[in-house]
Amino acid sequence: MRQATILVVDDDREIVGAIAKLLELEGHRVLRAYDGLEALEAVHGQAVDLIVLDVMMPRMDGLSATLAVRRQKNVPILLLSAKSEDADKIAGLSIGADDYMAKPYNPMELAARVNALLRRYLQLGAAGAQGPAGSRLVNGGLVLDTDAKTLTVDGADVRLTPTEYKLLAFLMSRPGHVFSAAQLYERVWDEPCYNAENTVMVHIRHLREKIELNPKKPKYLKVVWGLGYKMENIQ
Amino acid sequence: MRQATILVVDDDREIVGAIAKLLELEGHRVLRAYDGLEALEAVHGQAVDLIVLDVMMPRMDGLSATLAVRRQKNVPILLLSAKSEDADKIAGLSIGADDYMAKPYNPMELAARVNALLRRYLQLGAAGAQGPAGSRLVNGGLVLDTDAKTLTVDGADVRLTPTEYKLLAFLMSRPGHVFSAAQLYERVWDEPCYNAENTVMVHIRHLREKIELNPKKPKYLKVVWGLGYKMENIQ
DNA sequence: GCATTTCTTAACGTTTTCTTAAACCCGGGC
DNA sequence: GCCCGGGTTTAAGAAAACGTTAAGAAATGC
Repeated sequence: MRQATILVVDDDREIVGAIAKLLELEGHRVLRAYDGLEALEAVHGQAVDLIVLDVMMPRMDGLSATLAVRRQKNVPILLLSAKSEDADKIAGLSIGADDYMAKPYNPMELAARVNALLRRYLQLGAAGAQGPAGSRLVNGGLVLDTDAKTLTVDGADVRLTPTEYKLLAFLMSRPGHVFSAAQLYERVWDEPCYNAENTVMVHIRHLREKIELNPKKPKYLKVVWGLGYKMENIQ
Repeated sequence: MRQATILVVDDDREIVGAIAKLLELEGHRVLRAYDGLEALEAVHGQAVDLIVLDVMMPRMDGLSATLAVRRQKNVPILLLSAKSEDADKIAGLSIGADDYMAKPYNPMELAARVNALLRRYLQLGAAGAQGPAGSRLVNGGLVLDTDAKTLTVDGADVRLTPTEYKLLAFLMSRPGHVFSAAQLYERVWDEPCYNAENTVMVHIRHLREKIELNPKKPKYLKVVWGLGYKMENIQ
């Protein structure tokens, strides 16, 4: 299964840490949040494939968060709760959650359920649903719609080739993070990089040509001398 | 939620009867089978939206049945088992089941989980799942009547073959969204795509022949090179 | 059981995109 | 200011993806 981005939300930082470690071992990328509002923020603008959400949290509880997230995105939600009352499970599943586990949970079962949810969600097209907001990555004037696979730069449509699209989508999903050419090759092409750094650079250049006003002085796609490339995080 | 067809499989006829009654109260249509082989037969012949499957059965057990069904169809599967061992749950979920409940189960929770699975499966676009409300899909000059299964292009009737109809209905239900040939195959044919991309392309071409003024320069059914096809969203 | 329609498969042509390699340029240390 | 290890640019050949056609297989209807 391809790597997925999973948001883990619980007010207990230890629990978040434990679940994060577990899911990272499964090969996923994990984002963390410590209450419902933070979760909502994290979901906004970012590509999240699944949310593991505790029901009991301060500020905004898990059920309210489920409803709020559903209004924006169609991402699968797995609820966690200390309560094993059937009524709670039924309530959670009824308002839009995809699965419900009672604490204490078996970590392996949690991983298995997460994988089962991801399997279906990703395989069914990862975005089959026209979620209210659609799946879009935003950074400065760049808007990448991952449903329609289209890019607009300051509102103007820009045509990308498949490799350019995948490369840009990857960089935009991790703004600010620096990747070496070899890392980019392995993540985007999904095969070991054997002297293919230059290939990546050529695509970087093509991308700059398309998204930068002045490709010589890039505003988005910056080089970090000796280390790699990054998508500059523009508020 | 629209009425769904659910296959309930258990060697204990009483249990099948009880679950069937429960799900019928929820407004679903229920098919019954009493072992894995019967289940396979039922799935083969009919359109099934979800399967509730007992793990312990004669002739062919639930896990084998899960594997066998998955080889043909992509329908969600909820496993039921007398064993509450975590290892069994994990095994079930790993081989392709979507959910797992241990007996004795709370009937209301079973119903809630069934509904949660159906919600996502149907909404993510099980082939041919068209809401009764919007019985016509309109896009530009295309009008697809999902009740009568008829298409008009700029007012003129156009005959579609069954496969063409399903493919077009799927694409029109998500205008603007790009799907790869493999995704289209899996969602329209509802079976794993094994080198069947070309089949999809041929049907795409036939559709273009029927709905496009100039099939070489399609206005509706566009290709996004390297990524897939989409139904262009005409205001 | 036969006739008709529809689907699948495979081969080939066309278009687009990717990769490669070589030349060039720039930043920073000396 | 010169040198060197990157980084950038260019262009052309190779590869991949799509389009088209046709024929045989399968399903359907009579």
